[in-house]
Amino acid sequence: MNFDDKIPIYYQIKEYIYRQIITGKLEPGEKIPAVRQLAVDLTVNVNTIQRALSELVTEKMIESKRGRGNFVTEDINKVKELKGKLIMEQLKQMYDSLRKLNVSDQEILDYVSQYINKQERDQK
Amino acid sequence: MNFDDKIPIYYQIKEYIYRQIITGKLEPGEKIPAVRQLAVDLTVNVNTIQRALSELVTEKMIESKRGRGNFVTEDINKVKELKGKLIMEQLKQMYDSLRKLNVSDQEILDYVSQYINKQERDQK
DNA sequence: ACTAGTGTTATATTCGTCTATTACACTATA
DNA sequence: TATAGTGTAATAGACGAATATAACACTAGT
Repeated sequence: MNFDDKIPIYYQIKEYIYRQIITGKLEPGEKIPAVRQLAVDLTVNVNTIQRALSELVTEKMIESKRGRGNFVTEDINKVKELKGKLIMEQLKQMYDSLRKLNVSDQEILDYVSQYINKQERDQK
Repeated sequence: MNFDDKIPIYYQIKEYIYRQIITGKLEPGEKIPAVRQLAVDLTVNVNTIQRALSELVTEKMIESKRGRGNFVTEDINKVKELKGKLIMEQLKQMYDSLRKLNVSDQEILDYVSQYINKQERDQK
């Protein structure tokens, strides 16, 4: 994993797990890799993994079963809500940042449209 | 100022100054408020201001004149480049984040369009 | 009952950020 | 030339994040 050194690692791991759940790489009820395994995979300390997971437990995105493992919530609505929330956060951040740079609504839309066209061109 | 506790304050101050320059609140060649004044205004320590400004000096976005103050670069192209760079960073971050959530290019465009329409409605 | 696999907790250490404080260096001007 | 205003630098302390390491608690399967 490529971590941004401006943001706490445990927080970025949280977002990583969010993505796994939202994209279905981890399905509802599925067992999450063991904390020691995650620590190896992400090359961080077990305590750092634990810090991330414990917050996910608090949010009830995962359930922790001592001796057995951590499991993704069965609550499908919760997953959908999370996805919507994360999308909105991204939109808001982009929008607010550009507005603070005096970019108009129309310009923002144009920039995004151009950016996406470029991505599609570069893809092939 | 409202600082995000997940990101170093000195870094957020850097971005704050960027915005002042880009939006023309600080014009090319203009003197930046004194470090002690900035410290009071932003309610942070002088050293934290200094940390931000010293990076801006390294990037040649500002020029420091001992005993006189800090001054915005006269290089207008540099300012324009900075604005473009910051805009691109925002677009990229939003785009990459949503793509990681399996949101398609078309959906991204729709979301942004809807979001902007909502902002315009809420504005009045 | 043992053991391997799992989550949980705790300690000590290092590191970066931020603060408070003090001191020093330079400039402009009264 | 004295002084107020400016940037610069250094110290010591507090704090959170992350690490290495160890120990503890529970579960499932042999």
